[in-house]
Amino acid sequence: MDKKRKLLDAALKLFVEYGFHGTPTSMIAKEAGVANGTLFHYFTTKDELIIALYVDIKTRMSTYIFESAKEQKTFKNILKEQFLASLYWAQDNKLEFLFVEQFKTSPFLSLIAPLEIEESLKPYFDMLHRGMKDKIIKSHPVGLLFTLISSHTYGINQYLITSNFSKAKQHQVISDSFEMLWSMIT
Amino acid sequence: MDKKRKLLDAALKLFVEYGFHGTPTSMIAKEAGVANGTLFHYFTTKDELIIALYVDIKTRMSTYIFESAKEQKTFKNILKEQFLASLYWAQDNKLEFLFVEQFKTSPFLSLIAPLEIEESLKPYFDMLHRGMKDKIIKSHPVGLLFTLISSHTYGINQYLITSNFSKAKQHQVISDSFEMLWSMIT
DNA sequence: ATATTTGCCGACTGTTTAGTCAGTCATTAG
DNA sequence: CTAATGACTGACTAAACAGTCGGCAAATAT
Repeated sequence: MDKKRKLLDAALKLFVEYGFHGTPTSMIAKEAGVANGTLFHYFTTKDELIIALYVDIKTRMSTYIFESAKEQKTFKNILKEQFLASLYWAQDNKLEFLFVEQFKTSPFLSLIAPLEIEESLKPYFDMLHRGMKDKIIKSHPVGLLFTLISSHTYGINQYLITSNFSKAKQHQVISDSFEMLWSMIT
Repeated sequence: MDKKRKLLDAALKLFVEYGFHGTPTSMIAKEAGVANGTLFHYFTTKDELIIALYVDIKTRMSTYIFESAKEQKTFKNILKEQFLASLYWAQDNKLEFLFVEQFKTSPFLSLIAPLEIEESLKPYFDMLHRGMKDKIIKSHPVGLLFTLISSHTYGINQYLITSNFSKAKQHQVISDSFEMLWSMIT
């Protein structure tokens, strides 16, 4: 139906399999079932398509995480819910997770304005600040704390993706790993 | 002098800046100060150069880490020394660190035999097994523990690289973060 | 002295690629 | 009914690319 959506979906799938430069625009158009020129009708360059895809995924993920955690009240519950939501989202959207990881370590990251990145991190930083002011978590630079939580989450995701557990076992791992994370920062 | 070495160094620098496919072989040869054909004299394909570079870096890093930790006796000290060595090595070899991260999230990773990967991980797994049998660290799947330690290390590296601290402050962060890691797994 | 090997060169080529563009067709507006 | 619009097409092109190859100069072997 929506050809722009089809192009983004096709690009996602192919980028994860072959890498950004390993995927010709012609292949993306073919996979999406549209003409070659249509891709350039929606995205003026290949780079713009890559950026658009990244922004699209990031937006969908953030929305999901904040929606999931919004009814939580205590600091621990908010953090836990966000942590769980990140992991469940990534498990249900493996391609998106793998794409974002590839993007973040690629030179394309520099095409995203630092201000935009900072803006998207702000809610998380604010939350950590509150937890620290209320003496719930140890006093550390928030940048450090955030990095540690992110990479912890990333690690669990990587582990779950390569392990292919049952839903129950998956939940067990996620739950355990949150407690490990919690004991690390409190 | 050694043109093969010069090619590997040039490739490393350019890959980190422009990505694998964003770097033409001609640019690598030029940066290395050798002729175009010389690159293909040493590496039959571009892919082979990428793999060779990855293996070269991994070897150098592992050697350094194990050399650093070999005189330690207790489990905690071995782990700590390996953790510190990983971080110091990455800080002194930022390009190498960034390259490996890019490689690991790229489709090139699949060109490395799973057996080879398993082999290189074995020493770490064995060590964690010992720590668990001696009841020093919590009982968890070793794969999970290893992933968590790796991503913790990766996170700190990322933090240090973007922060640009003084040597003293750097040491402080590294030391603190080891204690956080330790409190997480014990 | 001659032959052989080795490390290296750089012009060259067939293929692939991102991006263009002239034009089609269905829908909407006058 | 006619005109205008805009999404969409796919053949096309100029540039860039990985990899080839015939040959050179210096070292080594005979």
